[in-house]
Amino acid sequence: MSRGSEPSYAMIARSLREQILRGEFGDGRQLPTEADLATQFEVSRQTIRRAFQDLVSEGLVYRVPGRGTFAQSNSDGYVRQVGSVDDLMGLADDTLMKVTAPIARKVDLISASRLRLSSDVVYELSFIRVHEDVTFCTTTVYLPTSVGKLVAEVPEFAEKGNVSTLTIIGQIDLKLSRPIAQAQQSITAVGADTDVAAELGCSVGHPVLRVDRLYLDTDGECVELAISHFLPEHYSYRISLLRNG
Amino acid sequence: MSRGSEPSYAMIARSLREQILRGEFGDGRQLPTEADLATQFEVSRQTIRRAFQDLVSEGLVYRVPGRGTFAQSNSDGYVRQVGSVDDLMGLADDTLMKVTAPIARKVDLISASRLRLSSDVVYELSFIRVHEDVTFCTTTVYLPTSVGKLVAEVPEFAEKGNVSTLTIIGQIDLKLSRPIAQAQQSITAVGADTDVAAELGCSVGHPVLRVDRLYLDTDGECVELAISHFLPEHYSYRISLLRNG
DNA sequence: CGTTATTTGTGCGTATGTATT
DNA sequence: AAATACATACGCACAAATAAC
Repeated sequence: MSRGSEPSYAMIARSLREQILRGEFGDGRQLPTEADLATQFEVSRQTIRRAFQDLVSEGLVYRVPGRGTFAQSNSDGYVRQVGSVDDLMGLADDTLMKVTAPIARKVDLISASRLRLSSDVVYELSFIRVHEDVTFCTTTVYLPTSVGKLVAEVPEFAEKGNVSTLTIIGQIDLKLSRPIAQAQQSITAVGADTDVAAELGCSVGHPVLRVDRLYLDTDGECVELAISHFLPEHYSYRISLLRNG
Repeated sequence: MSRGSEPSYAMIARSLREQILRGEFGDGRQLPTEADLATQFEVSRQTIRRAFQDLVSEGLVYRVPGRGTFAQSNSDGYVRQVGSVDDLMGLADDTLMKVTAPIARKVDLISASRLRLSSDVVYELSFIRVHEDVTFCTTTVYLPTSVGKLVAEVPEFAEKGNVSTLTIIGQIDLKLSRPIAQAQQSITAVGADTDVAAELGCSVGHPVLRVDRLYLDTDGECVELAISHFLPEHYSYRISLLRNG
């Protein structure tokens, strides 16, 4: 029935997800019942259940037999499940990036050494990430010369103010001879400095989440170092860990 | 039908999960088809699909229309090594924990609902973690009643000031009938409140890393909620992500 | 205290669509 | 082109938990 591509249950899940993240069920009020939603969306109860299964596994809602369905998100910000390199590359699906400093060749000993380069020349690029008109993240990316030249060919990254839904690492993965195989992350909390505060619209010293990511190809060569600052009011970093037998 | 308590699909998912974690589908060989499993377990194809939905959302298998179902092998090839629950349980190897509030029964609606309890009674326990004479972490742990009673039997957690190298989750794993299988983490940055600042020896408002962990057993039951605050000067959270296929 | 209505959970059957082999 | 295998969607019946009466 209907639809060019997206299944009904996925569309319904997306609709509910957006409402939940907007905080429309924030004060502990419960979501509509399966029967209500089935009537509203004109689908069967089973299709509603399928949509809820995704939301449950994403940790966005919990359900109690006999009582109803309740939103989980206390922090009414932007929440993301990250568990693999592919997840990181898909980060831009529902966010916009806006270039604040176009890609350019720089000399920076610190980032060069973190990229394990023998020279001190890197390519540097800064942008912010926006979700529903809220800037929740600033990122500065450092690239080795060989990779930087490839990225500089992408017009989206060449000029200040450009807007795109791409990810740098996704573009690199397309253009590189060896694929991205690994990412090393380090997460910590810092007070916003003047630059970060200005871009995120918070006060100087405000606690922000700092995430450093180093991407490696299959040979273990560093291809990107990304340093991001997230506004915790609008972003929390979620991971699911499984036990390895 | 049948069975005292566990639904068929959950039993089937558990059975497949164990086989996968034992590596029985490790060499890229595919799992049996829905039809085969339906015959083998004497249930409908829908029930098999329900079991697979859980395994997919756990990231244990991936499915390709027209081809089949495949294990996300963690034995050979590209490992999906997100970090693991065992990593978390080994945290105490080189650190000491010191009880600041012994385990006690409390009424707390918020943590009870996050543990998905129908009652509002939880067991609560607070401690700090010390490494080389530096306090770098405070943690408050919330447990369902059944688990709390087990943990209360451990003398190390029963009195303020007690020092130990144990982890709560390690003790729970020993005493519980079903093992810990999964943990969901949420990481964000906050300013230290007066309690946290006093325990960590930093100023109020100082940026600290807040990590919420929800531990689940093999049935998906919540067994522990731990809320920790880390001093970023002495701790950063590192993860290695590998690419899957 | 039991009864009843509501709401979610489990399980099956069926039909049809789509991707792969 | 045909067979295989997963995906979507609807329908039904009954079970179990909860809440209101």
